[in-house]
Amino acid sequence: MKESFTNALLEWNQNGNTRAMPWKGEKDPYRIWLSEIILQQTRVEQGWAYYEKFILNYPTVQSLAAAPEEAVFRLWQGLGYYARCKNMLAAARQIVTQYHGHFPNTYDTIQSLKGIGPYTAAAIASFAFNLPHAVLDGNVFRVLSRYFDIDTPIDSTAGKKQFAELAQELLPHGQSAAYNQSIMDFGAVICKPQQPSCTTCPLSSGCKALKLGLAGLLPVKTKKLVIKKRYFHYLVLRYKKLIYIRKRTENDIWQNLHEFILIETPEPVDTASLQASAGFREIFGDIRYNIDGTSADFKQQLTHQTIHSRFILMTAAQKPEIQGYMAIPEQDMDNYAFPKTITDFLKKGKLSLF
DNA sequence: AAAACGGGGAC
DNA sequence: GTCCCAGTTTT
Repeated sequence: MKESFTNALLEWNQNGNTRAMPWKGEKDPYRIWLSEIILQQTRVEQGWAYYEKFILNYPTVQSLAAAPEEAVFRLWQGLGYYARCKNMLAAARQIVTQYHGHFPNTYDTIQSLKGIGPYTAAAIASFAFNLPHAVLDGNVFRVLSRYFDIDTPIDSTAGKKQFAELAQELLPHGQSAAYNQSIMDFGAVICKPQQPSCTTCPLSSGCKALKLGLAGLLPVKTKKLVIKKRYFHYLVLRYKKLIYIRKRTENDIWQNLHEFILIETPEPVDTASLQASAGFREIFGDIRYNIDGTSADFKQQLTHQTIHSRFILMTAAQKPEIQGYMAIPEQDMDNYAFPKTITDFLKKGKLSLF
């Protein structure tokens, strides 16, 4: 059964798999690594253009390692999970200084790099060096859970162990690169999360879930998601052609991205109440300002929180000092990375101030 | 073991 | 709204 699974999969890859992507078949470990970091928890279509941009701007690990952090973040802007960007740059510098620019070529040394876990290490080890390590990503969990009818929750420790062992057993000798690519393509193109193509699936004859009518119920996940609401009030303060921003450094969303002067409240409040609040007075003290307008509500849905943001446009008569914020020329905004909700405001605010 | 971490597309 | 995507790190 295991052998027929692998054989059928490789057969489909040879004769039925037409999926094309810029990094497919790539042998340069740097490019493979770059694609894998970009694609962590990210759909191929979403990451595609970012991969092209990074290859164009940073064609080698040396060029990436030498890049200023802010420039790399600016290129990553909009892709999400920004710790990946920070870790990617750290790993590039690690490769240059510690490995003299040669990408590590064993599973363990690859995984020791920042931002590389079991999945990414297996992907690089197999694609670049054809080492015998089976990848275990969302596609693999789904395909194996269905084909072998396994209902162990994939977000449990036991599930991860069970699927990892099975995946490794299925790996054909000497063909880890082709096999890993095949199973992920198969999961993305045929054995999809919703409406899998079971009627035309080349592996349908051996699929236990299909036989039992359970394909729609697998894989099993247990964790429940709690979404909390947050209300951000961004004070877009300007003095002449200067504008006040800071880098987010707290243990929170959007770490290392920039933002305007922020007051967060647990509930929505109007501008007048905000001005009267202790948080506002603490920031502004006796600074004299004018309020030029307030934006509409910008809503951003993240995985585990809903952010409501409003932008309050302000100008100061004298140059203010705002604790923790820096005044930068407006035209330098392009050099900094901002969260999506702020780039949306800058683009669609229709306030004609920028 | 559980929580945190973005943004987007499909339904 | 819900699910989930070529997952990893922190708590």
